Amino acid sequence: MMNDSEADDGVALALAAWWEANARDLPWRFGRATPWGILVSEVMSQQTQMSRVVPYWTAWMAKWPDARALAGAPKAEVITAWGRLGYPRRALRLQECAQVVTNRYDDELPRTYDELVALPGVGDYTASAVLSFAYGRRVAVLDTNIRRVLSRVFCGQESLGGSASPLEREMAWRLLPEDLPSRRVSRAKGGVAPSVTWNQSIMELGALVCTAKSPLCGQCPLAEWCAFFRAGCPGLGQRRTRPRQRFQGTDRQVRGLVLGALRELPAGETLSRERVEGLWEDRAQLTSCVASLDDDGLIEILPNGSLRLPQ
DNA sequence: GTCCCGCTGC
DNA sequence: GCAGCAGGAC
Repeated sequence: MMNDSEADDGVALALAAWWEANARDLPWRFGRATPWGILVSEVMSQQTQMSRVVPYWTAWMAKWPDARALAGAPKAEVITAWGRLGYPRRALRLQECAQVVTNRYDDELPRTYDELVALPGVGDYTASAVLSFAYGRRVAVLDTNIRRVLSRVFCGQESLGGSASPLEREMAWRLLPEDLPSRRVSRAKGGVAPSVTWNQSIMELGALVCTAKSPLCGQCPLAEWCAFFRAGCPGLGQRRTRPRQRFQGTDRQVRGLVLGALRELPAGETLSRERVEGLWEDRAQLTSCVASLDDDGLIEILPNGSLRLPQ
């Protein structure tokens, strides 16, 4: 009979082997990106699939390789370059973040959780991910993938809705592999600390194998330890949260229409009031959405009622 | 808890 | 069609 510690070691070893063979070759992985580049990849990946992020990240980093470059870019260009990634407020937060990093930290991303999480657009997940993936620090990273995998493997149930509970955080920290003695770290594969590989592999497993609706348990390296699999996957895919708001007809759709029209315009041109009004039938909703885009700093409303991207 | 985008997979 | 996605701000 294995004790918990031996079982955990087995899980970590199986995961690391699976990672070596199956990790996607994303351009910000394997030491090819700066800490700033890694932060950009994390922000772009918030609520957005990695496969969609790759071309945007590559073009973005070619155009603005560091925080200082992004900090000085025209807002309109930043919004345009964000393209169809979605949640365009992330683009503005990222530029604000770049400005703070440039002005307050002399273009060098800070290395503590408190400083990182205080940056615009950086919350608990992104701060932890940067500490782990960019700086190799031993920190628990909790995103939707990791929460789902840990809950299934070690609790035998689907992770529940809402934000991460103290219990989940405690579990994530407890499972995190210890650092090797410093002298041996550099000899490990790629010089990557075990906790970093752990975080990356669990996340990747959640994205590729232990997916929300149809997990591929047949090819899962953790199946022999998985309490969820052993229990017959009770409540598989059970909704964690209340049904999401529909997209059709929502403010999100209308905002997307307006911003999309502005992005299509030649640089510096404005969208006339008439063309704005042609974008959506419901005048009241349209007006409200234009106002909210203005509040967010994503557009500017000119005195004659036409719109443009912020200068 | 609610609101934010756009795309992919089923 | 519709859920779900490397969340964060409010």
